[in-house]
Amino acid sequence: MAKQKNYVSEAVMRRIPRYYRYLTDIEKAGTERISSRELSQRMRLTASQIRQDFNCFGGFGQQGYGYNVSELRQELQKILGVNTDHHVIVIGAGNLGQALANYTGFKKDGFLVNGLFDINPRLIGISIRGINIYDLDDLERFTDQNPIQIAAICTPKEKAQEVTNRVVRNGIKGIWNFAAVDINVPQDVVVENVHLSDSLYTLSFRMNDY
Amino acid sequence: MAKQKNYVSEAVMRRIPRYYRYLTDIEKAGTERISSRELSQRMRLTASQIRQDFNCFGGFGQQGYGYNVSELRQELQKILGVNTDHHVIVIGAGNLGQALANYTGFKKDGFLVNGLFDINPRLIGISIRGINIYDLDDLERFTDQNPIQIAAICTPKEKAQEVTNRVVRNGIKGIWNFAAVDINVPQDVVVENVHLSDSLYTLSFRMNDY
DNA sequence: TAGATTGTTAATCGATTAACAATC
DNA sequence: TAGATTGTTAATCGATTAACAATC
Repeated sequence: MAKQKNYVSEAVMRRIPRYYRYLTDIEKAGTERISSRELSQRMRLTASQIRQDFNCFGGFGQQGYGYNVSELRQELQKILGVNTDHHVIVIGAGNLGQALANYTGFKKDGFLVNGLFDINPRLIGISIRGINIYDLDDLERFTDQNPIQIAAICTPKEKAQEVTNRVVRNGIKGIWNFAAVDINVPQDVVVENVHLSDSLYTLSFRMNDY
Repeated sequence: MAKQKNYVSEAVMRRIPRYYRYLTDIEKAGTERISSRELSQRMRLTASQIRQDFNCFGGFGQQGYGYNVSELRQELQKILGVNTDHHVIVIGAGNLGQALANYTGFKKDGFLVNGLFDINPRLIGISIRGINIYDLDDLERFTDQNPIQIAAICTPKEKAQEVTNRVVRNGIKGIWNFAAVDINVPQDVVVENVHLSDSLYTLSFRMNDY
């Protein structure tokens, strides 16, 4: 039933993961179908917006019935591309890098950490949950020999652009950037930023007064 | 020179930390003044938008001159509320919680982690960079005896709402939520979400095709 | 003064909401 | 069939961009 794909705005895109999260929960709770109105009440959106959002990707619903939860969840899963595995390397094996490698939650969504990289000789050679920490010098060799799609950048901000350039040169198309800088990449590479300090600033700002 | 405060939209608010970050860098590099046009080129925004954004808070610039970098940076610092210290507790001393406690970068912005809390007997009693891990049962006592403004929620998602309720009951007004759920709080409490899985989904989505 | 650049108003663009015919 | 709810078009609202008078 899915029709033609429309342009997906930034605003819509940012809501998709949240829809997916809710629908996963709802399905687990055993609910078979849901209307845009019911979903809107749970998620504190308008029903109109939900229908508009879903219709960017084609009609998943049925008049008079609503949406089949399981079917819709699977559609969103496909749209997000989390129906297949992604292979990830983490560059920078400090606290944050190790935390990402340790976090088992990503695995169930198919994000598999295949290796960590660092320049600290004390870290090189050890392993975290069975994931080895390699010498950063081996980065190119590793990415040549293993099919890696995503690099998580957990280096100090001074090194972020440089290591990004290196992995991009070796064909990686997705950068998950935790360094507090905006990094530049070619058009065909995607950067998703997690600026923790920006997030804290925002929290502080909103606690402040405005 | 700062005029009346205007309403600050979500969109504007999300850009302020980035302005602050850039101006900090520019000041460090020794630049004394900058025009909206120069800044727009660096940040890939329009000069118009930058001027509109700053004018939500009053006029910081001077016709024919531009903006004084140091002054503007300080204004943004005040607006963000990061000119004073914030006391933080981290609930959930797993990988992520420990990484946050370990991360020294927050300290320089005045975000001071005063304690970690967990239910795991193996963790309770040890300390991370001089920050103790306490029994979650001691949460109320601790927040009564220490002036804490922010709680970082790093528990499994099933426990997130519950521990949030507990800290909110004890007067904490800022929640930095790392659990993959949307939590509910009273109107006077601020929640800032860091949904890492949503962020990964978004990355995957954009690598996919759209 | 002349040149530069702001602060601010007006125009445009895009996103959200409302409304309703189509249809299950 | 009657009731419910979608998909989609139109109306509204808000955010971004353009333009320019004010002024340093």
